[in-house]
Amino acid sequence: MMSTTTTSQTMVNNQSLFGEQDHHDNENMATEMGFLPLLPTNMIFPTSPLGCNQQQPCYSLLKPFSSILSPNSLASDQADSTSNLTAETLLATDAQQKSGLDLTSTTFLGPQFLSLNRSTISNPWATGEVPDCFSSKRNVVDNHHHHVGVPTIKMKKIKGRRKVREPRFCFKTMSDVDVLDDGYKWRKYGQKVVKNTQHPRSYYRCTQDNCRVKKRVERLAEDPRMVITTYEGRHAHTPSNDVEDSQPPSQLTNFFW
DNA sequence: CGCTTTTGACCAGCGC
DNA sequence: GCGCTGGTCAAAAGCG
Repeated sequence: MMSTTTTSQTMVNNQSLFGEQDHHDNENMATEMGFLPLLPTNMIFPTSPLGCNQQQPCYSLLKPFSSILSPNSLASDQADSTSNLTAETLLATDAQQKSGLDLTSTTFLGPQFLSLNRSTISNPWATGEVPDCFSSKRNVVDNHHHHVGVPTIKMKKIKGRRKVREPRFCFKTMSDVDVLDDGYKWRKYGQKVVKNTQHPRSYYRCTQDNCRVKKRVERLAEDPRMVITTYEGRHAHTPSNDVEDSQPPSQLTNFFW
């Protein structure tokens, strides 16, 4: 049925997003790239296993994340503490591989992970140059390196005319629920058993009229605790849950593009 | 009754 | 061209 609210702690691992870069550089870069956090409103991350130590504050993306969290969602989340949610690998792409970046440890490009189309800087997600996060053909190797970059971008045909690529991004979380509450309403329209995986992939579409955003959810074959979520497209509306409805739309609540 | 989920069929892209 | 695979459709079933 509907998505399930899951939350544990409030922390984002800055280093897992930005590697060795300074926090201020990260924020500046993020601002220049024009990205906002695209993660679900109720998705709050504890310290990632990737490199954020106890002494080092991990706040680079915490500010926007905490800004989009409402007290109501936090309260309900605390009541539902059955899920242990952790952010780990966020994103890696073929483009990055081709450019020679090391994606095997903690090198992740935040702006590509969370980029919006507002920047004049080239955004591979917006142009569709960033590969599909799923495609089993590459996952065997990619999973081994703890990231999920994959080449295939399927282009959609619109009534026999031009094929259009939708911007997309994916991330991996540790959660015991498949569908994380991101504030939007989704309708499941398909499920598929993907080759070399024991867990089916689920396909969801935003229920809002004229909104063509889709997402795919599957569990990692190697580690079923990990959920890989891929969002495709840009919401043309604000989140539709009760919390969001009671508040005026803002830039931060409209974080899914 | 309306909305969501399930699931088999169908279609398109890709590699050989 | 053919087979494989992922993505989508749509009818039926389920649920509140």
